[in-house]
Amino acid sequence: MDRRQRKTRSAIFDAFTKLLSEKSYSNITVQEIIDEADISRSTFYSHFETKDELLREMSNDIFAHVFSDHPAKEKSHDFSRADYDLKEEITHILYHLQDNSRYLSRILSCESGEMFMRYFKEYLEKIFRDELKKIKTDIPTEYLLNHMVCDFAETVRWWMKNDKFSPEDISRFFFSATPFD
Amino acid sequence: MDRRQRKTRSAIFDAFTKLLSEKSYSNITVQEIIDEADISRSTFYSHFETKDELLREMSNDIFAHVFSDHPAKEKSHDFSRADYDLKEEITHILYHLQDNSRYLSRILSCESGEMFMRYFKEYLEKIFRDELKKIKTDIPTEYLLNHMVCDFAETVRWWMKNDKFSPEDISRFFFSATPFD
DNA sequence: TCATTATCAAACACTTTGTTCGATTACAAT
DNA sequence: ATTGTAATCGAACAAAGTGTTTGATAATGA
Repeated sequence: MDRRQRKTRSAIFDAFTKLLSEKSYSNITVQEIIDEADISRSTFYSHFETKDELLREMSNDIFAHVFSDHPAKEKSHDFSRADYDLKEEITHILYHLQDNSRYLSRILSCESGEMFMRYFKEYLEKIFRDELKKIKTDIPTEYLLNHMVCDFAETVRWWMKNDKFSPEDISRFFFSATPFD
Repeated sequence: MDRRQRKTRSAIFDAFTKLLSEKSYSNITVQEIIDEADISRSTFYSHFETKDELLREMSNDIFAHVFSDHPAKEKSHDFSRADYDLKEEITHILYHLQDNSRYLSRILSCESGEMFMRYFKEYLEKIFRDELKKIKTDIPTEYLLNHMVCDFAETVRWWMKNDKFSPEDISRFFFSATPFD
């Protein structure tokens, strides 16, 4: 990738992040991003088609990192110590999220988080779906899945607003308020 | 209130609701609402200052109904049968929500629900905050409160997408996946 | 060195927003 | 039934934002 491209992309990401910390996503205009990044109008549009596209790519960049070394699920079908595995993985993810907290807390704060959360939940669904198969209950699986995903996503969002807790704390909070405990 | 005002207000609400069922909140323009409601531009702005204001008022109208006969919390400080009270109240609210499901399912579906959910959660906080005082735990109260509120709000949202369940079903789902059970 | 290509500035048509105006018409109260 | 009030209308307006196109300039990588 061209050095100029990298610089521009980075300038746009920084500008966007800064703006997200000040106002809600929907109230940010492309014009403001352009001004803040100090680039040309046509340059912005040569990188991203729309503002939504920008958020999507920025989210993917972050999650690609957070979920990068997500352990191969195929191997761990040993249901006996299933619970332990999940807790470990959750804590693991929380550590990665903490690394990105400078970005994340800005993105998730204020009123801007919803779009981002949507992408986040897509990843979480994959993790929780398998886990749910081990639970015996008469509650609909789809309800529980939605419950777990939203629950964890909200926990992270809350964490980013109250960042005085460790990943282990948050993991404990999460599992103590969930039927998986 | 003038009959003309009522008609206009109603036309705007209907138009807005219809549009919300077709596309996301942020992608709906005031112009579209005006066209769909078949009113004059100036008339719209004499009723609502912005699109956000419209959503806020529409949300309040619905919630004023849903939480209308919300039992006086002051009286019921009998902690011994606290759990029973909460379950009763939740089921009660669920019944009211079901009455408004035609509107709600449209508002909450697609990508439009976040704004609405924000107002919803404001109401829910009031209900759950008192309830939480009865719980003994080392988990931060603010975490649990956020957890409960988001949990219930998400449950309702899920319900509106899967409306084949009764209020009693939903109440059971909710309490079976919560530490209040 | 050289071909490539990212950036730039400027201009463009287009949409949306929110306001203002005077004319018209429906309303509620007497 | 009459009358004063006020809601609606339609048209026009400035301001701001969107997304595209242009040709010139300059940085890049090979």
